[in-house]
Amino acid sequence: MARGKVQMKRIENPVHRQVTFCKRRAGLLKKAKELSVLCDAEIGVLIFSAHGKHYELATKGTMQGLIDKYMKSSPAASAGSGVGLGMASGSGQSSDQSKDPNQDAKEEIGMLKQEIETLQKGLGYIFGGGASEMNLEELLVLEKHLEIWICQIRSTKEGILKAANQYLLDKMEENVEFTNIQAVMGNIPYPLTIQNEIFQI
Amino acid sequence: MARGKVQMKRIENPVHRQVTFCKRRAGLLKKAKELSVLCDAEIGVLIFSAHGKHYELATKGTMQGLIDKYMKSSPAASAGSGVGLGMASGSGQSSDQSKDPNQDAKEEIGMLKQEIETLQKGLGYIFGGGASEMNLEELLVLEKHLEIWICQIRSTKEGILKAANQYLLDKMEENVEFTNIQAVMGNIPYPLTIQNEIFQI
DNA sequence: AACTATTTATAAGA
DNA sequence: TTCTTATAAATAGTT
Repeated sequence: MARGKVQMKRIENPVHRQVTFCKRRAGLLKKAKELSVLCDAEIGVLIFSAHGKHYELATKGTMQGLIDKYMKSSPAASAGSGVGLGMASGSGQSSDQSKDPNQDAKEEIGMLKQEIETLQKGLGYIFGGGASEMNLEELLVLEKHLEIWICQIRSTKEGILKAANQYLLDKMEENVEFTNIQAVMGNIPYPLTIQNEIFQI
Repeated sequence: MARGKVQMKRIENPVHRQVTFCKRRAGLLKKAKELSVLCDAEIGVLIFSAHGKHYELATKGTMQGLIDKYMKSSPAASAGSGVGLGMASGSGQSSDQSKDPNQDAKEEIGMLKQEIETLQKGLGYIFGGGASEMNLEELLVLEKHLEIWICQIRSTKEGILKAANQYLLDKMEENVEFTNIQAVMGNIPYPLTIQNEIFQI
C-alpha cells in the first residue's frame, strides 16, 4: 500500500516476505484490538507462519475462552472424510427437504473446506513440508525422482505416438479416411501407470 | 481514520457503533486474508459482537483445524507443518446481516469449488488424473513443468554448494576446523521457492 | 529500524 | 443502507 501496489499473491522473496509478515501481522493485531475497543466486540486472532511459529491475540479474556464459545455456537464441525489421494470432486448436497437454505450453504461450505484441507495435506505430503525448506539431500532425492518421472513421461509419449501410428496404419488398410488427428488421438486409450510410483519415497 | 481522528474507546452511539463494526470487521477480515496470501500464513479470526453474533474467518482449511493446531502447540513456541501451496481460501462467515447472505454463500461456494478444482488438477497431474488418464497434451504440459522444476532444483543446488563453499572458506579463515560436513550443510539456510510455481497452471 | 511516497481504510456526510 | 469523499492509517520500497 505504498510505493507501488502489491500483487495479491505469495511474496516469493523470503526476506521481503518475512518483513511484510512482521509489518502486516502487527497491523492486523492492531486493527483487531481497535475493532474490539471501538465496537465492544470480543475478538480472537490466530496466526501460524509458514514456518510454524504462531501468534495470537484474544481481546477480552483468553483464546481458550473464545474457542470454547466458538465450539458451543458452531455447528460442530466434525466431518472426517478420510479421502486419500484419488478422490472424486463434487460435494454431497443433501437434496431432501432441508429446513434452512442458509444452513445448507453453511454445511456445504464446511464440507468444501474440509475437502480442501485434505487436498492440501496430500499436496503438502508430496512436496515435503509444504512451504518449508528442503535440504540438499531432499533436493537430490527429488531431482532423481523428477528425472525418472520425465523419462517415463517421454516413454509414454513415445508409446502414444506409436500406438497412434499403428492405429492410423490399421485404419488406412481399411481405407478409412481421417482429417482430424485430434479425434484419432482422443480415441486411443493407453495406460498411464507411471505416476503412482514416483512419490512413494 | 478519515474525516477526523477517532478516539480509541468504545463508540457510545449505537448506530455509529454498528456501522463502524460492519466496516471495520470487513476491513479486518480483508487484511487477514491478504496477510495469509502474501506471507503464506494460516490465519484464523473469531469475532463475537457485543450482542453475541459471531463471525469467523479461516484461511487454509477450517477453523476447527486451526483450533486443533492451536491446542497442540499451546501458548508456547513450537514447530508446525504448515502445508500451503500458494492458494488462499476462506472467507468471512456471518450469522446475521450482510448485504445478501445467500449471495455471499454462493460466491463462497463457487470460490471453494474453484480452489478444489485447482488442487485436484495439481494432484491429478501427479497421480494421473484421479483415476483417469492423461492425454498427450496434458503430458506435454506436465513434461514442460517437470523440466522447469528440475532446472530450478539444479540452480538451487548450485546455490547451496556455492554458499557452502563460501561458508567453509570464511570459517577456514577463522581457523575453525570441521569434521562434519553434514553439520555445516545443515547450518546453511536457503530459500526454496520452486514448489508454489509449478502447479499453478 | 527509520523514512516517505503511495495506497488503503474509513469517518462523516449525503 | 449504500455511495462518496476528505482524511487518517498502513505499508512497499528504500536507505
